Amino acid sequence: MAERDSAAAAKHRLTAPWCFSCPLRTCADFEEFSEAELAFMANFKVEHGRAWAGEVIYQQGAARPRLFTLFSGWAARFRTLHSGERQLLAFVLPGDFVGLETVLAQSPHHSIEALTDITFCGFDPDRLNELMSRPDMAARVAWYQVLDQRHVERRMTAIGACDGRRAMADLMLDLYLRLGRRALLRGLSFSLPVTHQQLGDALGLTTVHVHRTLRGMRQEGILTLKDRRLIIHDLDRLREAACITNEESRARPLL
Amino acid sequence: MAERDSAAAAKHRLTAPWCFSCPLRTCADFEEFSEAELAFMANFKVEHGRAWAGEVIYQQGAARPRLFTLFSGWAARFRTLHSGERQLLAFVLPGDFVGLETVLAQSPHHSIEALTDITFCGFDPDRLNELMSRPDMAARVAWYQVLDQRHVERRMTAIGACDGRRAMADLMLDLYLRLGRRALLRGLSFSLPVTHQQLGDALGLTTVHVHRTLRGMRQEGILTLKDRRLIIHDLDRLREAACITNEESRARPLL
DNA sequence: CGTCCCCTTGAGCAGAATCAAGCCTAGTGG
DNA sequence: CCACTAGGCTTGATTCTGCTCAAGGGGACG
Repeated sequence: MAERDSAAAAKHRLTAPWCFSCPLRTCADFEEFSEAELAFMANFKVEHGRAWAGEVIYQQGAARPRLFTLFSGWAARFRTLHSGERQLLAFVLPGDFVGLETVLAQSPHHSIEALTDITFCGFDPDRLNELMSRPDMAARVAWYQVLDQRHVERRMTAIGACDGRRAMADLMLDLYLRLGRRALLRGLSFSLPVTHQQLGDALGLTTVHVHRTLRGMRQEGILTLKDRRLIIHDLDRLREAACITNEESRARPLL
Repeated sequence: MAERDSAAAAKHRLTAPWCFSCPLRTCADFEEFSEAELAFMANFKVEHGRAWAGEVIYQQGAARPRLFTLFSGWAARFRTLHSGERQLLAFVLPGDFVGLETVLAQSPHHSIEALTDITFCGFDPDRLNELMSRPDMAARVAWYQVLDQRHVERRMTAIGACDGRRAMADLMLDLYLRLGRRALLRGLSFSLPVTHQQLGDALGLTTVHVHRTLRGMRQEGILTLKDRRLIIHDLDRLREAACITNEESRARPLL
């Protein structure tokens, strides 16, 4: 129930080898790993990096490959159009694995930016083929990719087939469920370190409309977003307002 | 330049083993396969199936796994909400590989429907692990997944960050480029066997607005959609109107 | 020949964008 | 310690994109 904080992150950085003791592994959301698999991942890991809020980890079109699992904090994956518009593709939460595209393609089609100060487990991009040579790990990567794709398709459906209110409700419910599976909730409330601008970029709305939508839901007694923290007052009504309610069943891999 | 037609499909069905002679492999778009890889895929294949326009190949939430590469015709991948709205996630074109999710997850998060009569190479879902045990094939699957995800994210960006006109232009350009890489164009024109309703579901617009958007672009001399066929009059202006212009560089795998 | 589906068009309406301005808070520098 | 600034939130007024409702036309098929 307690939120992961910088103290936990600091503790983690002093423990070696990290992968074995990674506190994220204790979350029910993640698949079990065998000793051998853990040993492999520990060896695959090359850094425990950190970045500050606002920092761009890698950029759409840039060359340098980068492969990591977010350990603490929030990040965002987004695309920028030449005309200046920006579409936020996904919020990256602790436990999310990012950057496969940067290794397999010459250059990624999206950028990643830290929304808060973050720490992450960096892997060696040059050794990805070793990872993919192990059938067990290749299967995990494939499953992870399927989950990731599902998630993007869920968000796309919310944007394309629903109005702003429903899309907003769906995003909030989505975040609530994802954070819950990672034990990052405090009851019905969680830290949402995101500006209205960024929410708008995620939903295809303007900041003005994001505000009005949130105000509407607050007045209806569904939820409140205040001081970078979301409080859900009525989970049932939120579920009702969202366009998608069913969730994942199988655990996801933690790489 | 010539379009693939039912005659080619019929001829293909009589040739054995199919995979070696698959006419799709001649397209520049697809990665080279070694003899050994081809032999493996030929063995992996279990049927050369067909379905009629309107048929649902598999359904969101259904259990039966299904793994195939579309050989001829068009299909669509979509999600349906309980409230009835439908979001078209992608148009499936010849050469596209579909159904990994149906094998890895208990049930898929989307449905697939044939938009025209189609034929496809069906693979044995129970033997997917054999495929993933081969590092070469696992890498191809991962690369394919990355491309697929990119594609969905491109469409999502068009829907979320652009107005109807730009989203429409982007979709048409996208189809033009994808079909071109598979040699399914006739100059600046191609078969687009899709209703306004389906275009609307893909773009998050109503049929009425799809029509007005297309009429606008016709009057501007950019393109004409008539009798299930799209004719591009001015590719440069279409590119200008679309939100994304850069394309894939590396070849995609054909499974 | 009727029916169904799809395309087409018009009129009116609503959700969301734009424009513009005021407020609050945190951070900066004098 | 206070003045100044900048970024983000809040609100109102106005405009416009895209939706809803409604109706007519054309082609395919039984």
